[in-house]
Amino acid sequence: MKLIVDRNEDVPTAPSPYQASCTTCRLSSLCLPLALEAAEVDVLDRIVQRSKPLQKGQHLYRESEHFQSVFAVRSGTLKAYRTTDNGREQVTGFYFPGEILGMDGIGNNRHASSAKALETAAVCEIPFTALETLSAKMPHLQRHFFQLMSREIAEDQQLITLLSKSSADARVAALLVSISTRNARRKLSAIRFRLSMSRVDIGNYLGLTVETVSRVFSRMQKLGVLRVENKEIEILDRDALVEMADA
Amino acid sequence: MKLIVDRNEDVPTAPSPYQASCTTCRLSSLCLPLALEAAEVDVLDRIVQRSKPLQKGQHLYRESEHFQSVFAVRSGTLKAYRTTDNGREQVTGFYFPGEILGMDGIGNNRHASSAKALETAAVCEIPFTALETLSAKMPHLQRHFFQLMSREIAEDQQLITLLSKSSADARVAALLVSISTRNARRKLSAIRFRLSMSRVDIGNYLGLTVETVSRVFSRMQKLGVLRVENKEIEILDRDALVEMADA
DNA sequence: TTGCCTTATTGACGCAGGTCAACGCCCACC
DNA sequence: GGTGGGCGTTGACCTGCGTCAATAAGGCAA
Repeated sequence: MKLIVDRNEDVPTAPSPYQASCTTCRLSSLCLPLALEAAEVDVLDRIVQRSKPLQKGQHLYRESEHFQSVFAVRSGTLKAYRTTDNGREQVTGFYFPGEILGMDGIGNNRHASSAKALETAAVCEIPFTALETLSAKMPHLQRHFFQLMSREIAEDQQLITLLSKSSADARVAALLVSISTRNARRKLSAIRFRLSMSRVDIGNYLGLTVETVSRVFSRMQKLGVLRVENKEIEILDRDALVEMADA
Repeated sequence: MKLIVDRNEDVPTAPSPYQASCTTCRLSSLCLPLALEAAEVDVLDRIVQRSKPLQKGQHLYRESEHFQSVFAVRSGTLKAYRTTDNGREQVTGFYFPGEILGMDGIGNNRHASSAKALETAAVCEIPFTALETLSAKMPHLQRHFFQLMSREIAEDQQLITLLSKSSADARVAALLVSISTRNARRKLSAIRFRLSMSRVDIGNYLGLTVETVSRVFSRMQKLGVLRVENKEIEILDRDALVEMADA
């Protein structure tokens, strides 16, 4: 079910040992190349850097580090989080293949959050100044990147809405529906998947304690909405879940 | 204390009856022109549209309307809010003079939220396609707009962090500190100001009920941190307030 | 396999903040 | 300048989720 990362470091002709190009990437329809012509993708391809996969727990970047690049997830999952003044950790997002992270660092040239791999994960690095230069030349790319940032804003607002009033049940339901939808975009099962994040991370993201998350899972299982087996989730009644998500 | 809007509609030589230009605007150091050369500001100026002020309660745009422009606040305050599937309203932000709103609509060409004036407010309209065209030609402008969007993301994440765990006291304190800081940027008093939004709006924004907001104000007053008189706020102990904000 | 450590589940209990209700105070509009 | 309606405050009570604690279940190393 998980994407396989090409680890063959000895291919001599490839521009990078880890992935041939954006052109052949099966995620190109979700990722930055989305709105580009074939020729444009080639140009973009030349600025993208692919490096060796991150191991579980490894950081892609850390809060307040100098910002240089945004990143596209190629495989695996990452979480973004910030540390509050009083030392608490707050998960601000989970990033799946085809999604872009790091855009919160553009604002003042420092990363506003840290990003850590939740499992082995491969990413493409897109140096931002190169992206800017290219954007000025390629209106499609500029527009697309504006759109990506805008959507990040809209999604954050959705999370704000969720955190502001919704019950624990609604929060968990909304997260599951979101993961399910994003899986579908990648042609993966929308009803059966493995949660790459821990209960702690889920709770932290949703503003709940681990115990509450656990109880919600149990309750939903009892109601026949979910089947939960450790990290494996099966959605038995998606309509009910969607219903719960905005309750 | 509030900025005065020029309502003289009979000035014949001005390009718009409401404001001469970005060049003479006293907010230009906070707003879009921030990073631009004088000549560039003139070019920007030509795409900016100024129209008659909004009355209190009037909408600037509504959720899911076709997106065409972003807006800069010239005077007054606006609130942005979205309506959830179950009909609840969620305030996602307050916008003061010099701040840009509407960027959440770029993502899919529809406004992701509604914007309403909390008091008489004047705005500059910046048609987005024109801004895109200009951005491609003016690297400073492109960069600045990327930065503005990125900061919006980072601020939303800060709100997420606040809503996720903080106590009622911390939330209210954080909002007051934020308003105070933004006032200072505009060279207004950081310790004495009038809240343009109602307690309901504050509560909604912070994920609290009106009653709780009211109680927090009373408590802070009793502690000597604030002086509250209806909408007038005086911060008596800013350090204590900052302290409370991340507790 | 065994043992250790991290992660998850479940129960009992307490509390911050929500809910409901009553009341007072602006202020806008006759 | 009186009056009505919205907005804000305060009190009493209730509840959903956090806290604390005990136990179970994986996962990984040796």
